[in-house]
Amino acid sequence: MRTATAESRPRDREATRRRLLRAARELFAEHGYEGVTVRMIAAAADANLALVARYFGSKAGLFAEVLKDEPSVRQVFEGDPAGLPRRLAEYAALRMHSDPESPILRSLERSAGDPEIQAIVRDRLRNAVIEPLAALLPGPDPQARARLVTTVFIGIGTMRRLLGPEVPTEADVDRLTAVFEQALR
Amino acid sequence: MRTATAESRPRDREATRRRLLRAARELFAEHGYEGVTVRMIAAAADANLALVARYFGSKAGLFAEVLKDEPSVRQVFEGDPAGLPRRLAEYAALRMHSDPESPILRSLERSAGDPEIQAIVRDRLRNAVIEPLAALLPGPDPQARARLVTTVFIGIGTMRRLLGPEVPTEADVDRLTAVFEQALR
DNA sequence: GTGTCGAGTATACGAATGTTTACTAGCCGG
DNA sequence: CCGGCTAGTAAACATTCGTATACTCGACAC
Repeated sequence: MRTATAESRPRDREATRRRLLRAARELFAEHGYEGVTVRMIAAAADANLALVARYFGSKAGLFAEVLKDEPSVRQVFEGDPAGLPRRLAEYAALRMHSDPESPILRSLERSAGDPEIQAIVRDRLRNAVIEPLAALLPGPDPQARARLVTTVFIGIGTMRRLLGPEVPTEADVDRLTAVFEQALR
Repeated sequence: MRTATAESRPRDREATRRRLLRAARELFAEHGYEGVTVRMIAAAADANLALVARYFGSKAGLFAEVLKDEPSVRQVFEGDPAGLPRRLAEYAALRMHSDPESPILRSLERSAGDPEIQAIVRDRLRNAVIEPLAALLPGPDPQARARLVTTVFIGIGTMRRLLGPEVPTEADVDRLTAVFEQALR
């Protein structure tokens, strides 16, 4: 007895690889690296657990691949620099609420036990978030200010995970906007 | 051959309990709940690993006990309310740098896999940090502003863990002060 | 048709974890 | 001095994890 969805699926290496990648992205975003097992990923992708090792070398390899594919937060950075704090606040509020796209950041905040994973996460955080953001900022010490903004982002994710999602109010967004303005100044 | 420190130590239930508690506090603060094993705690306390279960029921029970004993961050809240942002910033900067006292927060940001642990952490965060802080704040919506401040704190810890400790400059502290002022307004 | 290559599978392995259990030995009251 | 309570110990247990391995079976070339 095979699972219903697995019945007579054409054998397609690339498609299976994509299913694993997709399942891994969602699970890592939800539970963090250590909160996910390769068995969970394989089950969600309706694939055999050995294929993770075959296609990605290891669980860590799959994780790195997920982060590589993840579109950066760059879209938030694009556009009118003056509106950046507001966009950051709205993005963060959305993130606080539901985080439908579940991007890189949510995965970052919880993954750190293994030093190898920590290195992967650190590089990705630097290259995909802090550096692009710092490049946008005029004035002195853009790195430090970019780190500060990222700090708030990370904190929001962790708070959301701890306290549960809360519907952000208009006042929340306004407050966050002010904080980001202050952080970017 | 026993370990050097264990040689001929008087059998003292309370003292051993305290050693375990102390070792657990330091390790949990450093590595988070899931990054610490019962064997690590027992080794650091120079005690037998079975005593954790005997004295605290379980690893989770020990963790809860650690959080219960942990002095709250309340001292930062005491004193002149006008100076609160600055004190928060200095405390956070210290935390960013070395965190010598390693209080509750550092343990919070990483511990969440098990729902039981998550509940323990959530309650403690609410009762020992957010509520006392909110009680200090005049004006509307003190809860939301207290959460925002806590968010920055949590984020700082995670960033520190990911990017490594960095020596905070005067400008960093000034910037943080401004951010906290904004968040508390 | 049939042989071969590779996608997919089932199972096992070794390590690590929290917890339990049966045991040992030190101290204290009598 | 000695008997019993108990702190402390050693070993094992059951699970779970990531990974490795030996296998099956379907599709395409010839």
